[in-house]
Parts: sequence; structure tokens; C-alpha cells
Amino acid sequence: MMNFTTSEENYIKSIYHLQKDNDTVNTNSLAAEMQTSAASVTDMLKKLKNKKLLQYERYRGFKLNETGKKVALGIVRKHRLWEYFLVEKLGFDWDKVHPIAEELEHISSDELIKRLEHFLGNPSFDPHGDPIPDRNGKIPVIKQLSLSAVPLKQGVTVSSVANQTPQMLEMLKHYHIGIGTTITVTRHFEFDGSLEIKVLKQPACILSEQVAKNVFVHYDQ
Amino acid sequence: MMNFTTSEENYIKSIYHLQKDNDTVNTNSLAAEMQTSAASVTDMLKKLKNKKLLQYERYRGFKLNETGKKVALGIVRKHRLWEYFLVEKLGFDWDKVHPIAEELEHISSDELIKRLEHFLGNPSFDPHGDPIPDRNGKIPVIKQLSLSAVPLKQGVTVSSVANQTPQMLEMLKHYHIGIGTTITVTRHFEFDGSLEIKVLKQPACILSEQVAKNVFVHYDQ
DNA sequence: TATTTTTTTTAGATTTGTCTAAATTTATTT
DNA sequence: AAATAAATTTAGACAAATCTAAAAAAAATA
Repeated sequence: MMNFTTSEENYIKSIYHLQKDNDTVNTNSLAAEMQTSAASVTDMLKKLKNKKLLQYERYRGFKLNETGKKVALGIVRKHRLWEYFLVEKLGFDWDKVHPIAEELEHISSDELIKRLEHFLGNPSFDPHGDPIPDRNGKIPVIKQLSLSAVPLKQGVTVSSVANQTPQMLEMLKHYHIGIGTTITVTRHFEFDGSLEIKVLKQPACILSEQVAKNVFVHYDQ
Repeated sequence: MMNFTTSEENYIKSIYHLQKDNDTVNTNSLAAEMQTSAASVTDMLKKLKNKKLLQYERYRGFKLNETGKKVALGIVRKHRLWEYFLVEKLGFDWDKVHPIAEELEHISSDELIKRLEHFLGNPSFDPHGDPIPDRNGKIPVIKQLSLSAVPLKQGVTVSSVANQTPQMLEMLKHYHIGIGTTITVTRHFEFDGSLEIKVLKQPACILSEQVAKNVFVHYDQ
């Protein structure tokens, strides 16, 4: 496989996250995402097109092709394995690991990642509940729904968090909500969509609809 | 503390290794060490002098000042902690970890290194027997001597290896010699300075003087 | 000591990734 | 459909890290 600079890898990763369900990405949104200028994005798009990682017609937007997606998945895989390491082995709080994993994901050795994965016990999900692609880019899936859609008195387990800003993670930590936390929704307030929930060993508390929409869960069995 | 680019850090580290006992370093030897041109070295020296990390008068050689040495020790510390991690936790052979640690040593988080050190059990020596500086740059010392200077029939333990080229490490692996290996010198051939040695559970073998000089040991007690 | 050799530095380019400002293309609104 | 606004690209510049070739300084030698 080819080698990429840290900067190229960061662009590839951001495009991957923006295009999600295969939507075409536009220059300004990538520039905003990466906190850079539209001109810089255009410059990099030319390079990545030359390296045959994306479809791109000027003024027409762009998206990663199959090769580009594979590269992106490799980076995402490294990022999430390192996050798992930082939380599970080094004891970091889950809301502190992102910037460190942003650096570690660019370490190039494949052998390192293979061994790290094995050392960690081949985890399928990172500390935020995001799936870790396997060596072939295959992503594990679980059936999950937003906490805001959960029926009353139904025990559910938190499986991932959509908005992963430090602000959100800090807030969830305050409510003692993390991946694996078991939650029961006790009331649903029609007025503003807020929820009263119960976490084991914690007093009942109220979550705004905005928060609840970003917390994803699966049913306990 | 200040931040440095990967390139600056690599120069600082190489100067540190070359100046050893505080000798002045010259441009060509640093260029050779870093496999770059003398002109590039001069360029970088100007930058590092501006950042007040070294004494440098043109045409007169250079050496790290106290600030520079502290920075260097920080990088060496990270390198050796990562090597320890790679060997002890991920199961790498000791002759394979250097290039990976060269990348990992530039990851910037201090908190990461603090936690990594604790996770590893605060090791004092890396897998090649080199001392790991502590958070304040203090380096642990042990009394050691070259295997070539060990008296006959005296049990000694390998504590470090001076020449760490892949070739040397490969060779020692072949002889089943590593850090912590117990060795007894059984004969000393005057003719070429070679040694006959005995490693536990291994047949006796002959080491050239060149190899023996690079293997450092301490007495068992 | 004068000359030659070696070492080091400077001068001027090159590549990568970035920028601002201007030009161009596309989209939106009267 | 013109005119205006928004999005995108191009042009030209800059900083970092590197290079080669030429110049300058120091060291070695005759």
C-alpha cells in the first residue's frame, strides 16, 4: 500500500466522516471541518485526486472512491484502537483521549497495530461506542436507537454517543453516563421533549431532548 | 515548555548522542549521523541557536546547553519507554522496535508519558539495557564493564549493548544473548581476543573480541 | 609560510502545506 | 433572464526543511 503524509491522512479522514452515506462533500464544509481555508482544501483535493483516492470535478464536489475509503478506514481503525488503549490500559477519561489519538493514528507500522489489537483483546468498539473496523475494513454493527426514542420503563444500555465534543462528554460524565451504562427512562415530558431517567445507584435526573438524541442505546436482553 | 517540530527533535537527539561527555560536535559528523547534507545541518543549527538550545559559533562546532540537554533527555525518555512497551507489552523482538519508537517519541502529550511510565511499572532500563531518564532528566546508573574485561568463571549478567545496529542485535539473538542473560566466560584466546562463553541451557560458543567489547555486564551477587 | 585540502557556510532552488486576494463558476433572487 | 450572492478555484506569496553548487574559513601539509 501507498504511504501518506499526516496532512493527507487528516484530509482523507475528514472527508470520510463528512461523506457518511456516500454524499458528495463540498469544499467549504471540509474547510470548516478542518479549520482551514477553502483554497487549501482545493490544493489538497488535486493531490488526492492525483493519488487516485477520490472522485473530483472542479466546482462539482468530491467523494472518496473505494481506495480512498479503505485508506480512511485504516486511519479510523488506528484511531479507535489507540483510544481503547488510552482508556482501558492507561486509565484516561474517555473525554480526554481524542487529541492524543489524533497524533497516534499517524504512526505508520502495520505490525504495531496488529499487535496492539491483539494486546487489547481484539475490541469491537472504542470507548465512545464507535465500531473499530477490522484489518479488512469491515465494521461491526449493532442495532441501536436514540435514547429519545426509547419507551418508558424499558432497560437499555448505552452503546455510543453521536456528538463527541468535549462539552458533551463532560456533561455525560457528570450524569454518570458512559458506554455500557444501564438506563431506564421513567418519564417523558411532552412540552420540551426532555426525559427523566434513572441510572443505577444515581438519583433520577432530567436530560434535555438535545442530549437524549445524541445518546444511542440497545435493548438489554 | 516550548514545542518543537519532529525534525528539530531529531536533530536535538542526535546532537545529544554525539556530544556524550560534553564534547563539541562538528557539522559533518552530525550530517553523517542524520544522513543529510552539511548545509541542512547548518540551517538547523541557526534555528536551534535562535531557540536558545545550543552554543554555536560558526566554524567552531556546537553543543547543547542545559536547556537543550533537558529537551534531549525528554525525547530519549519517551523513546525508551515506548521501546519497553513494544517489547514487554506487545511482544516485539528487541531488534525490531527502534524504528517504531523513533516515530512514537514525537507524540507530544506529557500526560500520556506519565501514564505510560506508570502502566509499565516505572522501568529504569529499556530492552537494550539503556537507562530511562526520569521525569526530571535524572539517569539511573549501574556499575558495568565490558564482557571483554570479565575474568574467567565469574558469573555476570548482561546489562546493555553498546552497538545497537540491527546486525548486532540479530547476532546476539542468534547466540541467545539478551539483557538479563547470565554468562560465564570459560576461555580467553590471547591470539585474537575472542572469548568462549557459556549461556545457561546453550552449548558453549565463541564470541569475537569486537562483539564482546560491545556487550556490557554487571557482576551477579 | 605558502599552498593545498578539508570543513563549514552561504546562495539560490525545490517541495509541501499553507495563506490572502482576485477571478471564475454556480446558485439564488429579484 | 439579469443581477446579485455564494461557493470554488486560481494566482501568487510564504515558512519549513531540504538540496546542490559555490564561496569562505580553518586545518593540514609541503
